[in-house]
Amino acid sequence: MTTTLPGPAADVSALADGLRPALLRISRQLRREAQPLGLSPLDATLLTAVAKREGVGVSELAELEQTSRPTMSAHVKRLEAAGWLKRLPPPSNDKRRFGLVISASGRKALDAVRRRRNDWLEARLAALDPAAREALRQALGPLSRIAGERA
Amino acid sequence: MTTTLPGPAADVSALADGLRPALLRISRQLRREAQPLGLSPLDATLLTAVAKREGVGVSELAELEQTSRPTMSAHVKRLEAAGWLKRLPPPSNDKRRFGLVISASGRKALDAVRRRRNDWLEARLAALDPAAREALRQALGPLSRIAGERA
DNA sequence: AAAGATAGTTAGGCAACCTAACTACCCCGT
DNA sequence: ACGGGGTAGTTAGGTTGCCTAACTATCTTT
Repeated sequence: MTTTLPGPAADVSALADGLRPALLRISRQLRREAQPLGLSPLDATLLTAVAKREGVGVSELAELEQTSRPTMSAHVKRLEAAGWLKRLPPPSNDKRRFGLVISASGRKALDAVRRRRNDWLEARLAALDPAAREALRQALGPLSRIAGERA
Repeated sequence: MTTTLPGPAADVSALADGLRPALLRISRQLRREAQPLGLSPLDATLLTAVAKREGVGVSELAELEQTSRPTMSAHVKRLEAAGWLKRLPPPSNDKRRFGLVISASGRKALDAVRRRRNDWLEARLAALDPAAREALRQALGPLSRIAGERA
C-alpha cells in the first residue's frame, strides 16, 4: 500500500497538476490527427457505444457519454447522415423514442479504422518502451473510472 | 527498437482502443468544469508554460504547446487582455518578436487556483483508492511523453 | 382530460482549433 | 546595398464540439 499519511490532499493536487496538461494536450492531438478517410475518434467512440447497446435512445446515449441531449442529438443526426447509424422506429410502444443501431457500413468503418495501424495514438504508444506501456495499462482502469465510463 | 512482431502490435491497438475514449471523455469534462471564478485549465497550462520560460515568444510557445501560431496568438491576446500576461518589447534586438512574461496578477491567479481544492479532476482523483492513484502516478511519465511535453 | 414529466429537436452562442494570406522585420548573397 | 527568401506575429474566415433555453410530441398520472 502506498503511504497515505501526511498530505493526501497535496498529493492529489500534485498528481492533478501533472495529469491535467498532459491529458488536455493528448486529446487535442487526438482530435486533430483524425485520419480524413475514417471516423473521427469521437465518431468511433459513439459508434462503439451504440454497438454495445443496440436500441439505445438518444437521451440514454447522451447520459452514457456525458453530454447534453441536444449535443447527442446533433451527433446522431450527423452519424445517421453519414450512414453509419440507423434509427429504428419505436422499439417499445413509446412513440417518442427510437432505438439506435449501428449500420452495416458503420460496423465496416469501425472495423476498418481498427485494422489500420497508422493512428496517432497507436504510433505514440508503439514508440514507448514496454514498461511504459505496462504502466499505462495499469492506469487504464483508474482513467476509465475518472471518465465515468459505464459498461 | 522494441519488437514489432505480431503480438505487441495487437497489444498496442487494444491499449489505444481503451485509452482513446477515456482520454477524450476526461478532457471533455476538464474543459467543461472550468471554475467560473478562476482560470480555465487551458489558461493555467499556458500561464505555467510562460512562467517556466520567461521571455518566450508567441511562435515558440505555440510550438511548445503544439498548436498553430494563430491559435496561440489569440490565446496570448486573451490572456494579455485579462491582465495575466505581459509582452515585453523586443528582448533581443529582433523587432519582430517580443518576450512573454506572466504578470503579478497572473501569478496570483495561478496560485489561487492551485490552492483551491474544488477542481473536478482533483475531486475525481481523491475519490479513487490509493492504489489507483499510484497507478496514475506511474503512468504520468508515459502520458507526458505521449503528449510531447518538453521541459 | 388536464397537468406534469420525458424524448427529441431547433435555435442561438461560445471556445478552441485550423489554414490561407498578410505585414513587418531579419539576414544573406550577389 | 538591395532584393529575395525566411521568420514572427496578426487578421480573416471557417469548422467542430459543446452548452442552455425553448419548443413539439408523446407518455403518465391524477
